Order: sequence, then structure tokens, then C-alpha cells
Amino acid sequence: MAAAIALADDGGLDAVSLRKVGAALSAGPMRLYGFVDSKDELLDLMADAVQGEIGVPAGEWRVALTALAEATRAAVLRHEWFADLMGGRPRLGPNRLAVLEGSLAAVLPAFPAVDDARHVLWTVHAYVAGAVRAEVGERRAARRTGVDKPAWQAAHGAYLRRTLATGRFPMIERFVAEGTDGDPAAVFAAGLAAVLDGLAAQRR
Amino acid sequence: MAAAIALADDGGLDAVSLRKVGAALSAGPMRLYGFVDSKDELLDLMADAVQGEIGVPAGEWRVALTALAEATRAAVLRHEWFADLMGGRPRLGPNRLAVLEGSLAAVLPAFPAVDDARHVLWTVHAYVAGAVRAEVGERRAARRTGVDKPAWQAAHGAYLRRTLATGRFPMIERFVAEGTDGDPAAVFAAGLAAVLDGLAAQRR
DNA sequence: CTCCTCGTCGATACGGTGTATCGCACGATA
DNA sequence: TATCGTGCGATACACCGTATCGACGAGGAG
Repeated sequence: MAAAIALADDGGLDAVSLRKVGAALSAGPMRLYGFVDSKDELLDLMADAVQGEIGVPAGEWRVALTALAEATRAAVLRHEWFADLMGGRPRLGPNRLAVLEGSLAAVLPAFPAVDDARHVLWTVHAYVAGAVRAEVGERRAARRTGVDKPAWQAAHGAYLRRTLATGRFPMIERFVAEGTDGDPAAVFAAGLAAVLDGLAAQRR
Repeated sequence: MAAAIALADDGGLDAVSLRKVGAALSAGPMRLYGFVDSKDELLDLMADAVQGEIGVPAGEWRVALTALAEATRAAVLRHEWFADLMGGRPRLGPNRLAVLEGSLAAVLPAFPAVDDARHVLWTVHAYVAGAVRAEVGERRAARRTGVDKPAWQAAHGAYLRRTLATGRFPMIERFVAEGTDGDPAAVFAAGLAAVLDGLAAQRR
């Protein structure tokens, strides 16, 4: 599993193949089937290992959920492939259960109704999963074409300039002209704050 | 592209292969490379086609964004694979640009600062992408094991019951005991309302 | 000590994938 | 009518996940 994570860390999920993992352990591909029933199960194990890195949150509900979200984002920056796995399907590994348990314990005092607490967790999780995935997507796109803005414009600029030149997208024109690329961490935190504000307001 | 979408609608993204798409058009796999440079580009076209189904929102910012979110969710229910593509990487197809343009036009009156408007759109998009992906994930898991709760418990119950029996997860035990599975549409709408509430509150 | 059994491991194989290469055949032009 | 250019399909390659099967070695029975 450590070998698989190392492979995924540089090269993405596509670089994780049973052959390569086996080779990293100087073994054949089929050797892995003694420990795992399928590749999906290996991915489940990898995902739960990252959940273990995240740690279980505690404390007042807002600080606990903020800590959980920031830790999740940090883990995703270490293991970008985790963003692809997060939302995919429910993975109830032991570490995931521990995170859930801690989150529930932190939220229940403020939201005593079980369904309300679930609503809070679900909403925050949806935001975090979507946000980190979008951030990783942009990061990958930027890495593919070159980090700096001129290189990006040189790559996709032809299509975009032509499209914007039609004048059908005045607002988007304003955005590429006036918009400033904010610090990703601040953008993430601001969105998270909005979500938590809304949840706090719903609490009557 | 229509053939690829039909293939993906029943069978998921894995069912979309250049060979199968070609066969549906009674052509070889390589024939597609006359219209598309790679499979990723075909996926981009599929994603933008679904964006076209969603339509561009308009009106007061809250109603516009609510309509956009609901339309997105409806499109995802029609094409579950779209949830896998949404967050992946920035796709700036024409329909996507139109949706962006409309959303910006709707948000800018209430949030005149360009960066504030971007923040609003980004946050809502993150929530919607994460929420629909999670919902699709649960839906797929439920379909795999059987829709009803007893079948699900029979499938994963052994592991979960054993794990919960350790007593280390009292909160989760409370949840499986007391929690009620809410209507997915209502759950989605409630989370969206929380996000919009938070954004409205941040607007000073 | 010998033999047999059983569990473990690796090699091979199969059907599938995306895509690079190449030669053919056909239609348009001189 | 001859020639050229070009769209098109067949073939090929490297790789994937995994099912099957044979060999090998250790441990127990006689």
C-alpha cells in the first residue's frame, strides 16, 4: 500500500497499476491478490490511509470542522489523487469511521438532532470535496501547460481570445481583465467560512 | 458524441471506449481521430453537451444560482457520469462559458466587486459538484448491492456490525439507529440554502 | 527417513484499452 | 485517361486487470 501511494504521489492514479506496484515490491502482479481482492480494494486502502493522516477533529463544532477541512486540504495537497477518490463512493474504512465519529461528537452538542448534525457534516463535506477537487484540477491544468499566465494564454489563448472576441461574453471579459488570482488557501477558507456561517444561521 | 453519451448513460464512463463508440457508428476506432484529437477531448465534448442541457441561469442572484444548482443536479441524475467529469479539470467549452456568463451577470449586481462575485460562484460550484458526486456515489453503491436497506446491511453489515460492536464509535451507532434517510432532493436543497445563506451574510 | 499432501507463488494467457503507423482505394484534377 | 492527394480502415504496440494453472517447497504421516 505504501508502494502504491508512492506511485500515485508522482504520476497520479493512472500510474498505479498492479504490475507497477508489484514491481516496486519485486513481485509479480498476481502476488498482490493474496492481500487484496481487486484493484478497487487497493484504492480503498490507499484512501483510508490518507484519512489516517488527516486525523480526527475535536472541539467546538466550528473549529473542529474548520480543522478537519484544512487538514483534508493539506492531505490533498500532499496526495493530489486523494481528491479523485474522496467523492467517488462511500468508503467506510476504519480511519474514515474514526473521522466521522469525531466529527459527529463535535457537532452534536450544537446540533442535538441527529438529522441536523448529519446535514451539517454532509454539507461541509460536499463543499470540501468539491473545492479541493476543483483546486487540484486547476493545479493540474496549470502544471500541464506551464505555471505562468503567459504560457497558459499561449496554450489556450487562441481559442479563448477568438471566443471572447465574439463579444458574446462581456462579463467573462471583465473577469479575465480585472480579476485577481487569489491565494488558493484564502479562497478555500473564505468559501468554508461562508458555508459554516450559513449552517450556523440555520441553527435556530 | 451522441453515441458516446448514450453509451455512458447506461454503463458509466468505463463503457465509453473508442472502439465501442466507433462500433455504434459502424466505424473503426481510428475513424474518430478525424474529429477528435484524443479520448479526453471526446469527454470534454460530452461534458459541454450536458452543460448545454443545463441552460444559462438568469434573474436575482439567489434564484439564478438555485436554478443553476437544481438544473445541474437534474442533469446529473440523467447522466450520472457527468458528476465524475464536473470537478475534474476546467473545461471551457462554449456551453460552459455561456453558463458562466449568465451566472456572472446574475451575481454581479448583488456583488459588484469582481473578486466577490467570483468567490460566490466558486463556492456554490464547489458545493454543487461535491454534493452531486456524493449523491451519485451513494446511488451507485446502493444499486450495486441492492436498493433496500436489508440487502445493504447483509452485504456490508458483517464488517460494520463487527466494527460498531467494538464500542469505539458510539456516535455512529446512534446515527445508524436514529438517523432517517432524508429525501436526496431535500438534502441537496437544504445544503444549498445554507451555502447561499452564508454567502448572503458575507455580503456587507 | 521417506513419501505425500497442501498451500503458496509465479508464469502464462485472455480480452480489453488508447493510439501510432501505414498502405490502399477512391475521387478530383490536369 | 493518367496522376495525384487524401480520407479511411486494418494492423500493431504497449499496457491494463485478472482468471487459470503448473511448479516448488515445507510440514506432517507412516
